[in-house]
Amino acid sequence: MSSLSPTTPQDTRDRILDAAESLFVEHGFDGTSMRMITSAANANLAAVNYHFGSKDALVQAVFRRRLTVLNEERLAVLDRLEVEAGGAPLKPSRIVEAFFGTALRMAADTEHGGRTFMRLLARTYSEPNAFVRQFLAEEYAEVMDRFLGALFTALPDVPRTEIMWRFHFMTGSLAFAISGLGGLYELADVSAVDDDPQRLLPRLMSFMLGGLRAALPDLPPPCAND
Amino acid sequence: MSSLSPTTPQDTRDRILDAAESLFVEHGFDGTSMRMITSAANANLAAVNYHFGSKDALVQAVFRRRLTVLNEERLAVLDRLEVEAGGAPLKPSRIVEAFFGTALRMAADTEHGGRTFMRLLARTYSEPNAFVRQFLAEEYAEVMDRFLGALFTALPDVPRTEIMWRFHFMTGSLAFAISGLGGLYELADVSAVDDDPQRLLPRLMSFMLGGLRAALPDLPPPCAND
DNA sequence: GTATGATTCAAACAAACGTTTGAACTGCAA
DNA sequence: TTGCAGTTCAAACGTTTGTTTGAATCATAC
Repeated sequence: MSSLSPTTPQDTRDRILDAAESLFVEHGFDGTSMRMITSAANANLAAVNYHFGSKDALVQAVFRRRLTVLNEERLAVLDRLEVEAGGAPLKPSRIVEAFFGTALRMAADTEHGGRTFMRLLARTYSEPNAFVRQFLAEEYAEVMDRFLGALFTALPDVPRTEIMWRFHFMTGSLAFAISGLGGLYELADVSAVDDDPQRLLPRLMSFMLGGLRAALPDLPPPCAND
Repeated sequence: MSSLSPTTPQDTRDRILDAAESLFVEHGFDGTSMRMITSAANANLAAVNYHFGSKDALVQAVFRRRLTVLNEERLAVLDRLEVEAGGAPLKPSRIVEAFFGTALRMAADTEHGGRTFMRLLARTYSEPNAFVRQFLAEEYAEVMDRFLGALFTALPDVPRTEIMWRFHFMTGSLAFAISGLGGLYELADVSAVDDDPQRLLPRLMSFMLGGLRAALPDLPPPCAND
């Protein structure tokens, strides 16, 4: 049987994907060299180009491996909700939970690499790299369409522009929730702060729903004169 | 008089800072080479090392130039509020406005480079680069201490852990607000969406305050058994 | 004018980058 | 055994990276 390869547990391809995923989180795409990846994966330098073709193709493969699963899961949850509702509009809290809860549950999974990947994804939302942006936009197209549409019908009295902005704000909250408190709270005795992933989702959900349901702002007229 | 230099309007040092700021937003730190910077600034390749010492030192200079101003402004606003209140606890909305409103007003300033810089800053929150993180943590230490402290006394009944998380979530919302809707809303006819910077602050404020004032979540017990 | 300190310049540096190459090695079929 | 894909390997490819150098140029003061 071939399940126990002589040198290392898994396939070279998978070891490269895992190593790249971790290193991208830590050092970014440009800050991670092929030599760092292949030596962390116990593979030869040429292995990346052999299995993936190029570094850019490897980056795409790292994302596709997990992002497809995540977004299919999100759509499946939304499908289920809509079937259960039987044509009636969904509760906004259910929609929000389907989108962001699915992501946060994946981020809480430390065993199958979900945590590492979600950190990478959160960090990549604000990545300037052109072809990564393009790739993410394509991967997200259907999901965004479905979820925004669901929110539009769930909140018919709220202007769609407002819903889109609030969805955008919620995405920012999610990204920071996944990244953790590590960044700027050094002196505030961050070690004493509860960061149990089990409790992160309820915390994030109550914040998001409070923001989503907040009274609409008084907007200044379209063309202010200063 | 020396205000009109022969070759270019401003000082070489400032031209380099401006060029670096813009290029860092677009391509990231590692994706921006010294040659890109110096040619965009109409300066010699050696100019960066002459004026700043190294590329890393240039990155720090780019941040320090504006971040010091931003955080001093934030502290000044908070000082003013506390003097006006005369010892009474501040309204949370005022504290939030002082911190995030100041940032968003700077981000709306397109003439003095505030917009470019705030985009860079928003993008850098989730930057893995080690020495940039360290630098940001030091620059933010006092501001975080003051503002979190103000919120702690303004909301004595809310657990401090909850306040810190919600402040973190708000920071994420701010970062995405500054970055704009450009990323993932391609198909949702993003061109038809109102993104007037004048109206972004009220939008963000109502979302944030809704989230900050939301009912506290039901948290699962500290040590769940699964 | 001439000396002085600050700045700019073209050119080169070693190191690291992503990628390619051709030979060596592997496991399995004939 | 021989043959043949699939995979791994050490070595080198040409570029690009950040940095350094020493001479040239500038502005200012004596």
